[in-house]
Amino acid sequence: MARPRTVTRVHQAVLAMVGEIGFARLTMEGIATRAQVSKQTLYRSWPSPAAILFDALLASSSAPNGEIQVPDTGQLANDLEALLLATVAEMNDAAHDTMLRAVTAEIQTDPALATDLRTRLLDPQLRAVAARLAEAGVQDPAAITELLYGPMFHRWLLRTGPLDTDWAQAHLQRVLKAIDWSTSSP
Amino acid sequence: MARPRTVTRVHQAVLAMVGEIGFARLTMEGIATRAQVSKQTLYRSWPSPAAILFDALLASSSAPNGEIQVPDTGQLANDLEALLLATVAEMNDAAHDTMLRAVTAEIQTDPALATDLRTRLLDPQLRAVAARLAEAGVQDPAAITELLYGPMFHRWLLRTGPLDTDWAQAHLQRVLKAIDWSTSSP
Amino acid sequence: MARPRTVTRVHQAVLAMVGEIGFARLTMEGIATRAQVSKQTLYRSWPSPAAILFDALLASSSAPNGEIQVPDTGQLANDLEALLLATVAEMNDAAHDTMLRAVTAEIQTDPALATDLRTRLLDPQLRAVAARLAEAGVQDPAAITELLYGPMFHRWLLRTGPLDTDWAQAHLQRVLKAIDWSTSSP
Amino acid sequence: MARPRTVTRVHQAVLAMVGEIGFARLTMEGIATRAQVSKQTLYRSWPSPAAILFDALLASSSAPNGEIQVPDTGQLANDLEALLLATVAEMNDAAHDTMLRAVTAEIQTDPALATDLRTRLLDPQLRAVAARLAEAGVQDPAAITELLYGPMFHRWLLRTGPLDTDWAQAHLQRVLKAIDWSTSSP
DNA sequence: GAGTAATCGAGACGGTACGTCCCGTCTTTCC
DNA sequence: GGAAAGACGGGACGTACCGTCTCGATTACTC
Repeated sequence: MARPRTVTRVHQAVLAMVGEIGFARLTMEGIATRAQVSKQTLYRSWPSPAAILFDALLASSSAPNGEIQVPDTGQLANDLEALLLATVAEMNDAAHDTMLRAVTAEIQTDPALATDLRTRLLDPQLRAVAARLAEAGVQDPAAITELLYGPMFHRWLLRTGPLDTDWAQAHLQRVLKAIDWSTSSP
Repeated sequence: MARPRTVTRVHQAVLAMVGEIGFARLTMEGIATRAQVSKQTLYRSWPSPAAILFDALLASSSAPNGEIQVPDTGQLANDLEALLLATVAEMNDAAHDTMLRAVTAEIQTDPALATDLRTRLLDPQLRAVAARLAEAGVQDPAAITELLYGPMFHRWLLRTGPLDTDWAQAHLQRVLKAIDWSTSSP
Repeated sequence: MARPRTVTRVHQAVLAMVGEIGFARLTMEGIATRAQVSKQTLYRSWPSPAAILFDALLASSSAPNGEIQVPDTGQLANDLEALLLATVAEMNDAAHDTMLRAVTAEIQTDPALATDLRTRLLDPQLRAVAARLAEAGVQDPAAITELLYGPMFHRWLLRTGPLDTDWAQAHLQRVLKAIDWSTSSP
Repeated sequence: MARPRTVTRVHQAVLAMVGEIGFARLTMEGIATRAQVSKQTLYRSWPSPAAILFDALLASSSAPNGEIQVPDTGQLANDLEALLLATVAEMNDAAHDTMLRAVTAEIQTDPALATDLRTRLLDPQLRAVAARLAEAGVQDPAAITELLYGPMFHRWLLRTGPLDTDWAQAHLQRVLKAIDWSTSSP
């Protein structure tokens, strides 16, 4: 629908602005002005600042289809640790933190965005981790994935404690204890 | 600060309105009109609709200081199951769901509200559960509490799956496996 | 210029729309949509909804060059009465009323349309009446024409009173009294 | 409703702007900006630029209730000539011309403004003239008033000819011929 | 009958204004 | 003398049209 030139300008504008003034002060009007684009053009393609931001994030991401790389060295514990530490690093990155909080808040209100986020980002990511677990012979891999990510999400979103390397490693040990193995020990 | 009569009217108004039109459409203007109170009076006591709602929730709650009752029959597994099922029921209650989501979204933006929520609601609750775990001889009770609540929060907020009794019971089993005991086995 | 097929569709659309939504809500965009014609095509041929409407009126009129038939039975008073009553009937016709008011309003702003209206509709009409008066031996026929039509226009446009048969006949009597005759009395 | 200070600023702005850019380019938005007033304040008091302009005209007029002074020297012909020439002068004044044309066009669309104009400006004016005629013994003074003003209005609004002193005097002679006197000659 | 130009529909686009909602401040009025 | 009532400047909302501008796809003349 929208011309590539238009989309590019909007994405650049919204990414720059969210860094400068924060998500809460993003407005359709402001983005239109900054992107040198008319409000109508904005509304033709996106219903809200959150939708624009999400789109911009996906487009600028290295994996626009939401795929993530789960390391697979054969050593499950090592692989999961690498995965967790990468996620922790991402959550501690100011830009990512801001944007993920904004989108998380927004999906509480906006069902369309919620669906989008789930199908295009969240589900593929969780499924990839669960697949790695299943490959290693973990029983109920989806539940273990939840056990892995849930506490991290809780700690991060509600700021109940620091999200650092030490915590992540201790957390991983607890999760590993909870695993049921299909045939042999890990 | 404000007269008791005023506070009462505002609380009633905001609780009624959040049920009727949802949190996202609460405005200071609307609350003032509904509560038959001047905008000036509202602003004198609260900075935002979220703050008013939070205040109203605390005031209307049976435990205004945020305390919760953790069952203690001596049987840890049974007690935790009761606790989890109670929380699941609460999350599945439409009114609670709406308000908790709204407040969760809001604290991503409003640091003052975030602090308030954490110190007056969240922390006391988590501490109470951790205390029960500690009493039963669980090592690192705060981490196990996180392991208990984190996945539930993740599943609920991001709607990655149904939050029902079956899930809660299976989840509890996994968490129990992750526990280190100080002296004897469970 | 434009293809006949295009012109026809535009004329039909504009005449239908002015009846349905009134002149004030005619837009180039709306006419284009209704006529299944692109905006570009519209702008190529007409500068404004008023111009389109005026064009459509002329095209649909029985006398596209603006000529009117002034009755000539030899009895001036009778002929003028017939003329006046016909005009009164026209003014009381809702469709005519709407369109004439719209065009009258528009020419206060749009000089090109004003010139068009005057040369293609108004002047020929007034000249035809003046010619009939001159033939009957009336001195200064243009002024008498003005005396005849001016009050009717005033009463109609400003709605200072009903425009009916009784008024028209009484009015005619007053105008007749004002006439100077070139040779003999009437 | 609106504060005097606000009303003053709006009136000044609209009168200045109509002189600078013409009525057709007046917008609520532009007036608000120029008057240093918010759009909401404007809309609270007036529905359209035409209504503001009309209000400003009445307020700035020497006779805010629409009354006019009809000269009364006892010599009807002289008095009417003075009246006509004054009106002609007014119509030839650029500012008056612009504003009267704008309001005349507007009332074709806006019934509320039409009523306002008629009751507050037009009717009082016509009644005053009719009263002067009645006093002089003229039969059906309202009709004669219409005969006096109608052609002038027609000539002015449709620009069918120059509106000057010569025409006005000749026109007056014709109207005087049409008068019926109740008892004695003028 | 094929080429070639004019004409068209469709609709994206930068813009301006619309009329509304709500913000947070300020003033007036009343009890 | 504290509160209701509400006017106010301001900013953003989401929509409607404006007039311009590519696009391909007909059309309809020319060779």
